[in-house]
Amino acid sequence: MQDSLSQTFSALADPTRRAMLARLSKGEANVSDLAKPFLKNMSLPAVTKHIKVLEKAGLVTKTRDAQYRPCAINKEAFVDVADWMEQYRMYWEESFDRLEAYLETVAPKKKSKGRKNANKK
Amino acid sequence: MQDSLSQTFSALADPTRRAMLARLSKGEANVSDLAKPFLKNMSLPAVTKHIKVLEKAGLVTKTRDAQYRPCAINKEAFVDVADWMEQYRMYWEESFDRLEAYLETVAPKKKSKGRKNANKK
DNA sequence: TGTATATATAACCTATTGGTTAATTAACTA
DNA sequence: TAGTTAATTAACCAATAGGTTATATATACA
Repeated sequence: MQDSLSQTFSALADPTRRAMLARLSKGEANVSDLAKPFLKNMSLPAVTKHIKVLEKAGLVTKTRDAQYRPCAINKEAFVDVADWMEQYRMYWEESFDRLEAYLETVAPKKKSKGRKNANKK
Repeated sequence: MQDSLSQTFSALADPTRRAMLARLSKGEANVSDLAKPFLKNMSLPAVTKHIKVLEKAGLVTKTRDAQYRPCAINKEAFVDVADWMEQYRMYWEESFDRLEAYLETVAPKKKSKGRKNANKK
């Protein structure tokens, strides 16, 4: 069994799965909603498998509503990736400038509230 | 052939390779330096392969110095990952608070300079 | 020149990934 | 109750990933 961060990165290493996440970032969607853009290129069971990979990686949660399976983004795994990325900030600090600008517009001069589990292993 | 972001994520989906990046984030290292912590568990050719994966993913560059091959982190791929992550910021905005604190300490109230190639595809 | 060191390549093996089709389960609906 | 829709499971397959050992290639050095 892989460690959880490896599982997350490997779930992200597929354009179909990233497209599904992009769709989910615009709101909940059930399996056939998620499948729709891909059914020209792949079967429904293939879609089911992709969703299962996202679930196991902690990127997506799936619930039940009658015969439907509404899916949503699960923030946990994103936090893990963002935390890992922190140590390489110096390597993407050009985009850091953009972020800084964003921060100024959205929450000018607000003080940090810290973050729970910031150092969890 | 995979798209470049998929290649990068899949390079990151391995703890050995992430450990190598962590080592490189502390400074240049040649192949045998990078190999050292792993030689109890794997052969040198295995290490060579891991480094090649990191190279192809754009996360590492390798140069020549006599019979040595000094490796260094290559920021390009990190920027791509950070850019991709942007669209999911709302899902990791707890760590965002930490970042905000960091920004205040490192570059208080500095204005953005923007970033080259911010929207490259 | 010959030997040691650093690294890469080749050939091979096994497990995993990403897909398929066919069959199954579950829930709604006429 | 029978049929339809939503989703999953099973069995299979080819390609890729991650490892191995053995061999080859550079470069330095005595």
